[in-house]
Order: sequence, then C-alpha cells, then structure tokens
Amino acid sequence: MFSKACEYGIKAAIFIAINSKEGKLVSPKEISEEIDSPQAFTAKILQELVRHKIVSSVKGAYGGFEIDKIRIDSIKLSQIVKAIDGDKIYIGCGLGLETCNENHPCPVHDKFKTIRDELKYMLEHTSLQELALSIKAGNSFFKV
Amino acid sequence: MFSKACEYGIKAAIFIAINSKEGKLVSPKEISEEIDSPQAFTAKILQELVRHKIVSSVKGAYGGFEIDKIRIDSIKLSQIVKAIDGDKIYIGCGLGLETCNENHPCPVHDKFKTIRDELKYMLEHTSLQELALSIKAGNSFFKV
DNA sequence: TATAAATAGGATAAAATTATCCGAAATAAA
DNA sequence: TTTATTTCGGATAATTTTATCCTATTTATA
Repeated sequence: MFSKACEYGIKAAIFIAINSKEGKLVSPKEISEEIDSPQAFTAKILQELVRHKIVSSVKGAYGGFEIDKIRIDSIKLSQIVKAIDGDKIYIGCGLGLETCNENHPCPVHDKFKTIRDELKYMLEHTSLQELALSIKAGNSFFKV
Repeated sequence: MFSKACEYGIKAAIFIAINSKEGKLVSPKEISEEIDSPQAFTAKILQELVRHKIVSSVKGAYGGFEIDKIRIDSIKLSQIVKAIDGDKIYIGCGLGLETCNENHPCPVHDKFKTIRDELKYMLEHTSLQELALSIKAGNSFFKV
C-alpha cells in the first residue's frame, strides 16, 4: 500500500509523538530500534518530515526529534503519507492512467473511487494523538 | 496501489477478454499498443498470466492470447492481482509488520482493516466480463 | 573556548522493479 | 518439408527504491 519509507515515517512519527507527550527528545537510533528500521535510512526520512514541518529537530548535543505537544492531535496520517509518498495513492487512477477522470473513466474507476475516498477520509481523520494513545494504553504494538 | 506490472496485467486481461468475446486472438504488440505499455515487459506479464491459467496462449504462427469465453465472467480482478503482486495488499499490515494481527494489532490495524476488506471484496467481485462490457459500451476507456 | 554529541546532507552501494534484447521452441500454412 | 510467424525464456540493462557511509554543521556543557 505504502512505500517502506512511508511505513517507517508513520511509525517514527507515532513513536516521536509518544515521547514528546512526555517532553522527551528521541534520536534516530532510539527510533529505529523501536520501530525496527534501518537507522541511516530512517534518519533521511526524519529529515523529510522536518522539511515538511511535521516533526521538529533540535540540533547539536542533547538534541533529537520532537513534535510540538499542542500539534500532536492535529497532525493526521494524510500529512505524513503526502510528505513521503505524495497523494497519488488516494488521488491517482487505479490503473495508472493519466487521462482517467470522472468524465472519462478507466474500466475500474468507479470501483476504485469508493475505496480511495475511504482511504483518504481515514488518513485525514486519523491523528498521531489517537495512535500514540492506543500504544500507550497497550491496545496496539510496534513489536512483539 | 498496485505495481506497474499489475496495472499492465489488469489492462491486458481486459483487452484480451474483449477480443476473446469476438473469438479473436491478440498479440503482445496489439495489447501493448492498446493499453500503452512496453511490449516486451507486457509479454513477460502475459506469460505470468498464462502460468496462472488466467489467460491461455496459442503458440506458433497465427497464435496469440485469449481467454476462454465461458470463463470471462468467472475471472475476478483478485486473481490477476494475486498472480502478479500477491495478496499482501489486502492481507498484509498497513505498516508492514509481520507480527500484526487481530490479537496483536499495530496502531493502524483497525483503521486499515475496513479498507483492506473492502478492497478485497471489490477485487473478488469485479469480473473481467463486467469491465470488458463497460469498455465495449463506451462507458469506460483505456486511452483518450 | 574546546569538546563531545547530535542532526544535516552528499556520495555511494545494494536490492527490487521495470524494461529490452535475442535466440529457442512451437506451429500453421505454403 | 520448408518457411514464416508467434510465444517462451534466459540474459542483460536501466531506473527506482531502499540502505549505508562519511563528513560537515550545529550546539550544550565542561
């Protein structure tokens, strides 16, 4: 569904959110250990999230990554997906046709439209806050 | 959503179905011109569909690809997707976790489950017949 | 101010996906 | 039986994605 980079990005953002709620900065090392991802690659993705102002970085000694507590509830999965994979997954044609649209649909256009719209709605209405809380409450997990 | 190979595979299968309804064999050349895909790559994908017994090939002079008329209605998109991309798109975890399941869910498990299930249902209930007819009726298109 | 710790970013490598090329095998028709 | 046509399949190349490595830059603290 999403690229590896995007999967890592989502997981990283959730983990940063959890820690930021406790006022704690986290490093790429801590993040990649927690979400089981390659460290250097994860660091690149974090830079991308910083560039898109989804997470913020504190450079230098005792630095790390964090997310402004006040914004954790307003950051939606859609922002992360869009930052890393773009929005083609819930905008583009199911068969990859540039020319496909409502008035000139591909054979699967209507079939996919419903699903893509739901995916879009879900991503736009799922916040880091919600996901961070489910982990903290022990209702969901990153690893075994 | 799907790989390029899978997009080509779906388009090719629809085009073959349309022609098979008229008892006509089609070549990789005709197919790739119609669906706007690289010919040699498309040929590889056709071989894969043949191996999975979704389309059948007639070798030698005056040969080509076809789909048994009687089966066009029973072949669903899910079979094509599964043959080319596998079923991870509507089975696997949204965050790529091997350990994710109903009893040990990842943070987005429930959110994705609904969508994946719908995608699965749609793919399993959309037949080549339906898609071929919509093209023949001029209600959908491959190209401009 | 010097040092250590941390992110930023460029260069490069590995792996997967997408794409091309060419000869072998099959087969219908001349 | 020969020829022309067509799929099959292996080898290879190009591109994209994933991943690693190394150095520069930043910055808190000693």
